[in-house]
Amino acid sequence: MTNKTVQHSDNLIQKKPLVILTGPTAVGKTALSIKLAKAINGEMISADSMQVYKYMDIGTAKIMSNEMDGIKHYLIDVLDPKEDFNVFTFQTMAKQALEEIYAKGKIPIVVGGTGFYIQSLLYDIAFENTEVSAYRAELTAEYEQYGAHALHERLKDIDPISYEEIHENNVKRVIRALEFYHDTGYPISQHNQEQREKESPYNFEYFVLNDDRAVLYNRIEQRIDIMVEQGLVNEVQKLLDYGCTPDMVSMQGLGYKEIVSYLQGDCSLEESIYILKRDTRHFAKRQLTWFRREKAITWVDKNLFETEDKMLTFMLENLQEKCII
RNA sequence: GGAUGGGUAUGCCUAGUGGCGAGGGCAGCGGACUGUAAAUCCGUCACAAAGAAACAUCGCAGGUUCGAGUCCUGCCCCAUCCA
Repeated sequence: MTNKTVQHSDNLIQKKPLVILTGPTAVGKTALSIKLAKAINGEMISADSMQVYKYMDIGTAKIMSNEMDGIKHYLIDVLDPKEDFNVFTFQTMAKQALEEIYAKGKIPIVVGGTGFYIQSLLYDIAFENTEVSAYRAELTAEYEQYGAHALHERLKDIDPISYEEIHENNVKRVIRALEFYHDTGYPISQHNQEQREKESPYNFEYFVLNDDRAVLYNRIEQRIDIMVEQGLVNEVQKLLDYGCTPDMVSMQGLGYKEIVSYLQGDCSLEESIYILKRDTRHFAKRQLTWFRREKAITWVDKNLFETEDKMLTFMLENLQEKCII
């Protein structure tokens, strides 16, 4: 038994440490992350698909520099809202940030709610064999002309597994599967299968902060009311004036697309706020679905701890057990 | 007091004008996700159930009819308008 434990630890020591702190939107990741970073001498990598963008502060509930309390944050405010952002870009930038943090002898803390991004970094998923091509535009045109069913049928021969797994209405994923085959010559289902079997190259701890659903939903709604008070509408208007258009990745963020439709006169402000609250609740729910499916996670239920300090203690103990600190 | 419109499933909105075990939407809940992921998509949503046999429900109570959410009568409630 002793033997086993030693071997196990040796193995872990070879891998570099990585701490993840995530959870549904509005649970309170940001505040906790600062305390955690101070406790373990860490630096932050944001795994957030919207906080990367400059000028998008209110709607993304972005951490402000005075709140950072001296902790270095990577991947916040680094892109122009007109630029694209996707998992692969995230992964590339995040790996770069990791190197910098390791070079300083500090511990990286990945904070943010984008589960897919976290996964891409944690398991070092391979993306580099494909590129966004003109072929995608072709497929989109084909969809517009012949419909979802016809497009889906094309998968049948080239990738029967994806044909079964991807619903024909999920046009984005059908297109991606077709595109992947077109670019690489082998089915995306095979690629996914291979990537799924990967073991993480990091000695990691994956914290998912959670709370009672009702409490969470309440906080979401309150937070949105505050965003509106703080000038969310004005922030979105400025982005439109700056030249952002609804088709851009940045403008598909929660709080942006809804307010854009108000500003374009598609609905009243009240309606857009109602929709924003609803969609944000849906989003939180989807995030939780993602985390439940993720292997090797540690749930941190806020309502199980009397104080935030006790919660932090619990987390530190976990990190010690895994020889991360 | 009078006039008009309306009350549809454990939450909200709505279709239905004689064959309804009542259609749709929202919320809620569950799930998928490997280069748009704060995106995209799916499922579920009274009870029961694959039995020609039985047991719900369309504000409440009666009536007409083989059969009523649907037609008739009375009552209750809501909204608007008139006194």
